[in-house]
Amino acid sequence: MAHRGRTITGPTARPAASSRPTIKDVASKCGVHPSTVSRALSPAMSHLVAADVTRRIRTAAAALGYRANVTAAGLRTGRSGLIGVLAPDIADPGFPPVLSGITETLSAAGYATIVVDVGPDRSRQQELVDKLIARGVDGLVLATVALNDPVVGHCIAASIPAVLVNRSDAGRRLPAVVTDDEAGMRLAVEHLATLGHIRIGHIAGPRHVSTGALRRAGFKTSATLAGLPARNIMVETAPAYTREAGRLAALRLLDRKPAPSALVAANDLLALGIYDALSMRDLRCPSDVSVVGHNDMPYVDMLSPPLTTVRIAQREMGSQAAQMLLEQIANPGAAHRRIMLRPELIVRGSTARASN
Amino acid sequence: MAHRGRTITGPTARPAASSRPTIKDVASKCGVHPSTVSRALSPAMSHLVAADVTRRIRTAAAALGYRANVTAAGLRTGRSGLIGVLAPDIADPGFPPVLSGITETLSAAGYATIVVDVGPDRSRQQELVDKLIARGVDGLVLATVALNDPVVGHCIAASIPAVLVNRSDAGRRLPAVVTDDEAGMRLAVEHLATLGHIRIGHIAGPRHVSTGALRRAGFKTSATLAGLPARNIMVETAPAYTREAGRLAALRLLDRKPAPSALVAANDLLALGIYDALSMRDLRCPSDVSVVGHNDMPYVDMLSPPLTTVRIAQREMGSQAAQMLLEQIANPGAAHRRIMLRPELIVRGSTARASN
DNA sequence: GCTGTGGTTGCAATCGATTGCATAAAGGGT
DNA sequence: ACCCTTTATGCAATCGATTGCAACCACAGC
Repeated sequence: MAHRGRTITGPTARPAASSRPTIKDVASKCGVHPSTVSRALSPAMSHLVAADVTRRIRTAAAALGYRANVTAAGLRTGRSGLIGVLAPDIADPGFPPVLSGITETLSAAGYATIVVDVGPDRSRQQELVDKLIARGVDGLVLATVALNDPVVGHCIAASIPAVLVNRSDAGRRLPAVVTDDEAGMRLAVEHLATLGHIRIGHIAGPRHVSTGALRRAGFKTSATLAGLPARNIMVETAPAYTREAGRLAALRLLDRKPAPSALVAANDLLALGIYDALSMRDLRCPSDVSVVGHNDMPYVDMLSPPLTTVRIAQREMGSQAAQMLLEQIANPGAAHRRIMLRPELIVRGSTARASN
Repeated sequence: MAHRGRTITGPTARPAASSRPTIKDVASKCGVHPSTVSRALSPAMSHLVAADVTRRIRTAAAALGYRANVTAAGLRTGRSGLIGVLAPDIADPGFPPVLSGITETLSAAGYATIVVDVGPDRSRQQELVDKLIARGVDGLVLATVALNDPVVGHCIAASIPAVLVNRSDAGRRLPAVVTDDEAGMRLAVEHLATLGHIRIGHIAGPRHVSTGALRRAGFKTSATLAGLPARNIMVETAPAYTREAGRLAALRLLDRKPAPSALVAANDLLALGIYDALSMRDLRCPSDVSVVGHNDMPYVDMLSPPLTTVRIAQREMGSQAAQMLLEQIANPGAAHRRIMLRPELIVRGSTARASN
């Protein structure tokens, strides 16, 4: 380099002068100290500044198009206004409504959310939580935890506010907002029993997540209470909440002798797989086999036949969880609450009277 | 307050001592200067530090569970590692695949994404962009722009790297990744023409977005080229990409005399509305009316009948856009590229030979 | 006129990490 | 032995905003 120009003033070069005005620009334009600008612009502190000065500063800031640098403020105050959300899979149509509820509530409170897809490899979770903490998130919403998940202890050890949504942990060590999984299964089973079904199968979700375990347990209890003999209560486990896993599990149930006349899925995606299995075996729904789903994910009313399913309050689950997280942040010492939302049975065309 | 304890050292109180170790803790544990720790931990700078010192620092950092504070680093370097994404509506099942593509590519490059739902009120966009900029995002992905959208000029004025995805602007002032909307309509129309349809209707999307305008134009051109007389080429506009808007527009088309024997929707959600309209008019698909959708959103193969539709490469659209944004960030002066992805016709059960 | 009170504003340290420059060792050449 | 280069580390400023304290002014009361 022949000469270095006029960019260096102190020992450190200025990194690519951003065109964005800073608090200093506003201050010098008004002939006041930056700290006065900071106070004038902060609703909580502006009472310390003379009213006319505040007005002058506000108009100058607007004229310059000044916007406070949230990053810098966050460094000083220790709060970033960011919330991390760990999602199982954004592409799963069941999740967006929950996410909507979360972000709506949080953004109303001035928080932005960073959503991270955990993906199938659960071990990455811890690493992802650490990354989020390194970004300075003020709290976490976890929609991915397993019943005994090390990530729960990890969050507690890091003493970062966190709430669980949809799935809860076995130890109940963190606040959670969930749907009443057992009640949901009761609705489904009682509906089928009322229709005269006496051999009912359940496609259960993975055992290591609460929805899988609780819905399975709820199914068994309800079926027993409905008076079904044990050998008519059939369960097959799907290793994942996917259409394909549902199809395979459904085939196993349908091939039993005697076969069930009704199938209850732990999740609508699994119910989709049941539909696939039925058409492979040339069985018709609901005349040959009734099907009940779970979650009422978008557009299952468009299926043929329209899916009878247990609707869970997904959007509300999200906003309640967000609300709880906000309380947790405001008052870190508060006791953990646990909210259980009541599910609702939506009867459509996939269930009918038993034909046997 | 009787006495103030031992918390004050300088003129400023320490704000709630975070338990997280800082670079200083690592430095004092190793007996070196913080700057040395910074260098040892940065892959780009560690060549300046003796190998054994680097090793000592690395193990000490790991032992303490040290993680760099990204916020602080970002303040100094001017880069936050955050990308803002403006989404039309996360709950729209068409969007998650695009989002997946975006986040996957960006997170591989070390970026996190903040996704913001713009919602129906487009005027909020500018405000949301400003908020994202205030958070220090390094770039923006816009999936929401209208053909003549002030937000485009706003981004350019703020000189922030930005790319458009799915929808493009009329002036082509920003790089974009889109699907070939006209080619998609050609596939749909030619398919129907081959099946003998000579009266074809189009449910167009909103005129102010590129997908609405271009698909409409593509439909008209293709239908004309296919030899249909102008009066047999019918178009109704849906004011939004929703099932309900699709239903209403479809009813208007079905009530024309003579009625079309095939309907092409600008979007699968609109096609869902067509299904609703058909059942209201007691018409059957595909025997009475053939239907073609657009986008191939998840699970339209489960509809009755399974939807014939134009598949667009949504996931790839997202990852290409992310890739382009990364280039844009690395090299802000580079020329704007514009990528157009090729769509593909997926023939399922909603289209059949014309019966007339 | 002097002190006290209250209201405004400025000063400077701070959050945690980065980095240009300075400086201190270590090594090589003559 | 001396100087010069190379290598490794320390120093201190900096990013932009926040905030406890100090300083200042004006006015009131005695």
